Amino acid sequence: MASVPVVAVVGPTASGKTELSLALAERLGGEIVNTDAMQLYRGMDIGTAKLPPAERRGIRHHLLDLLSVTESASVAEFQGRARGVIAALQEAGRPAVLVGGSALYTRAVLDHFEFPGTDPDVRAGLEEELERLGSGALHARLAGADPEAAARIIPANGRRVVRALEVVALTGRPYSASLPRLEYAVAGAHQIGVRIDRPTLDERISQRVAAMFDGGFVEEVQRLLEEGLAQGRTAGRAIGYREVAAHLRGELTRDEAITQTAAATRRFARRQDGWFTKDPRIHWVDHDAADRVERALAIVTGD
RNA sequence: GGGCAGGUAGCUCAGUUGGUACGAGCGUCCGCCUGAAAAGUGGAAGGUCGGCGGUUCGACCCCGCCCCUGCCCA
Repeated sequence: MASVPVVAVVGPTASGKTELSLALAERLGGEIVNTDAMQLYRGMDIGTAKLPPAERRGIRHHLLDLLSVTESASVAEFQGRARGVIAALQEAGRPAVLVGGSALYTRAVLDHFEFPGTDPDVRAGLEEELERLGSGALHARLAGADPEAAARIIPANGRRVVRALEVVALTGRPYSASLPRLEYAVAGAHQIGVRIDRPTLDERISQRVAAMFDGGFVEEVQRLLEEGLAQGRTAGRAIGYREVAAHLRGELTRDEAITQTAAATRRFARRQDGWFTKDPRIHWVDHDAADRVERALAIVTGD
């Protein structure tokens, strides 16, 4: 018996994923599961282009608004929650439609990702050392403890060096330091990629950013700053939010904040492309194809 | 019409008493990525040094003329 489909709609930001995912959920009788790291935060609505409840067409959306801006999102925790939601939906015979631009999050849910544990104290100690000694010194230590991982991690990348040392310290085993194979761990998985050319995408990004600022983005950030956004290690660094915060501090003009937000978003879109385009399992559909919903459905149900 | 400053990578600018442009930041392109991932990080491609002549063994740097930009004087 065929398993209940789990469809992930992927692609760069502003490509039109949301619209396609709604149509798919409607046609499949499924529910939406967010896979966007920043939409996990309560109050981060305008700047993350979170779909307002009124526009959700009555379709249930999972995994939105789970964290306060002072908390840190975590792929491993997200993986657990998302798999829980998907399992429950499958149990009920309802398809899950995953949407979001966080490629790592999507893969962590769909593929064979196993996250070694973490420990706040060990982590804090290593980060303090990173600050004090520099990534080169820590990398040298890693070379002694786990030569393989050290060979795969560039010394300048302090973040990865710290995590590798943490894993070795916690598990006593080497850190793999590389992504797992592109193999689904979830039954019934499919990925639909929304394809869009760069000039068009760049134009859409400009328009979206301008619309955000016209739509009260600055006020949203102002409100979140009062809730501690600047202290949020993850949320505080979100594209747009950091630029607007700088604007509110008087470091950027409003126009500079807009320009820089759009530029950062373009850069982000390029990085997203890198993840998606090299995953051969993704079935691509043009963002403006009139029959894109039918095509996507054919991929999911068809054969 | 005259004077001054400037015209060097797609953009903003460094730079050499004349000896193959050490360029930098941003952008672009390509890559890496497992508990912060809208984060973090590596690399590459880009320059007839405004144009034309001259001086010189040799000029982006010197001379002349011209073009362009900005400012000042008239």
